[in-house]
Amino acid sequence: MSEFRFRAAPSPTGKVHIGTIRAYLPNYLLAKKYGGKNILRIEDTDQKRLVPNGVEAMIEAYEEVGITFDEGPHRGGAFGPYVQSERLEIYRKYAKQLIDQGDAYYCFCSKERLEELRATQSANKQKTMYDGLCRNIPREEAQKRVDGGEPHVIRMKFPKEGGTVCQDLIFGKVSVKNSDVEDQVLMKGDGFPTYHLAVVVDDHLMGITTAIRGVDWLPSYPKHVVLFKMFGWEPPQFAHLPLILNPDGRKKLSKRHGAFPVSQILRKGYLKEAIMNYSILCGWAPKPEEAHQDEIYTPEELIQLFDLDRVHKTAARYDQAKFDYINSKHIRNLSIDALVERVFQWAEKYVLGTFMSDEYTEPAEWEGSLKDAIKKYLPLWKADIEHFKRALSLEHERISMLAEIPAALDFFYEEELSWEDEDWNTKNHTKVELATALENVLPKLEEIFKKDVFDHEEWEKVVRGYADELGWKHGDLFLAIRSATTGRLQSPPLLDCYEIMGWKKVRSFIEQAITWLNK
RNA sequence: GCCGCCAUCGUCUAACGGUUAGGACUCAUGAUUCUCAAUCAUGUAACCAGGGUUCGAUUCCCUGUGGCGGCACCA
Repeated sequence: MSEFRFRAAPSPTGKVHIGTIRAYLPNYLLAKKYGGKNILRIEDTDQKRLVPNGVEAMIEAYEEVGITFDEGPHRGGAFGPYVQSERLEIYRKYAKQLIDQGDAYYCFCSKERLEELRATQSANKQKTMYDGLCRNIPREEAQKRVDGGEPHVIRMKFPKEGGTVCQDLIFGKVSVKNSDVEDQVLMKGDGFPTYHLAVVVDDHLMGITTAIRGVDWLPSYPKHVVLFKMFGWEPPQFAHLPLILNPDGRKKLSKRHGAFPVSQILRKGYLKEAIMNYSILCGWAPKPEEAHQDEIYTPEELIQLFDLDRVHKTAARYDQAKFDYINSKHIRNLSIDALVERVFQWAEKYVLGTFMSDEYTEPAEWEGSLKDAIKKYLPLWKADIEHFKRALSLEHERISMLAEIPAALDFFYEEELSWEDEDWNTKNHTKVELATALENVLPKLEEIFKKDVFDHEEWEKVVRGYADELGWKHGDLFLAIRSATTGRLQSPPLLDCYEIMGWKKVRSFIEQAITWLNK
C-alpha cells in the first residue's frame, strides 16, 4: 500500500481560527499516525480575495499551533507548484480536454442574464440553477465565438438523468438526483479555474489519498465525483468534517462571533497542546477504552488515538469555559521549570513579538495593556529566575492562561501597592478599625519575621491570638493583612508569599496600607 | 423557497436492541482551609415528537418538527 497523502487547502485570506485548526488538524494527526504526508496547497483562484502575506501569515499560525506540513509552497516537494495561481496552464489543459470529450461546454450567458434567471426561478419557488441555455450550442459555433473573442466560461455537462451516489468516510452514502445539480462553472471568464475544477485536478495530480474538508462542501461533492469520473480518475477518499458553531449555536464559527484569530489565542497564553486538545474534541471522542477520564490528551496521544471513523456528524458549539479548563489542565501538567520556559517564550515571541497576521487583524483591547505589562515585568522576571520560579509556582494551579500571570504576580514585583475600596473586606470592620489593627499587628509580625525567618506555627499563633484579643473573627484579620500585603482579597497562602517577598517588602506594604486606610 | 445533512443533560460527549442512560465542562452543596485556587466527596440536569418493526427500543424504519449547511464566473 502506498503512503497516505493528506492536504489542507486554504484560500489565502490570512485568517486562522479554531475552526480552521480543527479542520486541518486531522490531516496532520493522521499523516503522523500512519507515516503519510501532510500537504499544504494554496487555493488562490479568486483574484478578489488576495491578502498581502496571507499565505505566510497562515503558515505561521498553523505551525505555531503544531500543524506542520511536509510539502507546500514553503517546503517544496515533487508535486508542485503548490499555489493554484501558478498552475493555470494545467487547469486550462484539463478544461480543454473536457470540452473535447463533450463533458463540458462554452457558456456565453451574461451575468445579468444569470441574475435574472435566478430571480425568476426564486420568484416561482423553483430551485435556482443554471438552465443550460448554452449547453446545446453546436461545438463549431461555440468555438467560432470563442475564437472571435466573445467572453465566456466553461461549464461541466452534468448528467441530467439518474442519480449520483457519493461515499463519505464520515457521512456514509450521500445521494442526489442528477437533475438537482447544475452545470457548474469550471473555468471563469478571467481564465482562472473555479474551486471545483481545481480541487479535482490537483487532488489527482498531487496523489491525494484522503481529502478532508468541512461539511459545507458536502453539497458540491457529487460534482466532484462526476468530474473524477469524466477524467477517468480514481477519486481520493473524502471525509467531510462537521462544523464548529458559535457559542449560541447559530451559524458556523466566524470571527464576527467570538472566534479569535489564532494569533490572539496564542498571545493570550493558550498552549498549543491545549488548542489541539480542545479543537479535536469538537466532534470527536476516543474509544471508551482508550479515553482519559479528564479528557486531557497530549499531541502524541492524539496522534495515536485519532481516527476518522469516530468523527461525529453533528456540529459542535464553541465552548470557551471548556477550552479554558483544558488549557489550565495543560498548564498544570507542565513542570515548573517547563512552565517558566514557556512563559518566557510566550512573552518574547507572542506578546512582545508580532504575528504576520497582526498587519491586518483588528487588535483586541487587552493586547496593548498586556504588552505594556510584559515590557515592565519580563526584565524583572528574568533578572532573578529563581525568584520568578518560586513566585510562579504559587500561581501555577491558579491560572488558566498565561496572560493572567503579570497581574497575578504583580505584588511580588511592585514597590508600591495601590488599593480601591473593593480591595478590602469592610463588612465587619471599618477602614479605621482595619488600620488600627494593622498598626498593632505590625510590631508583632516584625518580631517574628524580622530575620526573614517565616515560622508557620508562630505566625498563625500571633495572628489568631491578636484576633482573639480584638474579638475579631480570625478570617477578618487574615483578610485585612492579605489586602494590605498583596493589594487584593484573594492570593496564595500569605506566608508562602512572604517567604518570597521578604519582610522588608511586607512591612512596607503594611505601612502603605495603613496610610491609605487612614486617608 | 429549493436541495442536502443532522438530532443523548445548558455545552462537549459515551452507548452500537435489554444499563439505575456513563464521563467531562458549567452550576450548586460539603470536606479541607487565613482568602482564592487546587484536590476529594455529593448533587441538579438528557434520549425532539408521533407512528411502526421487535418479546423488548435512545439505539432500526417512516413521518413530522427543529437545527445547520449549500443554492456565485467565492472558496
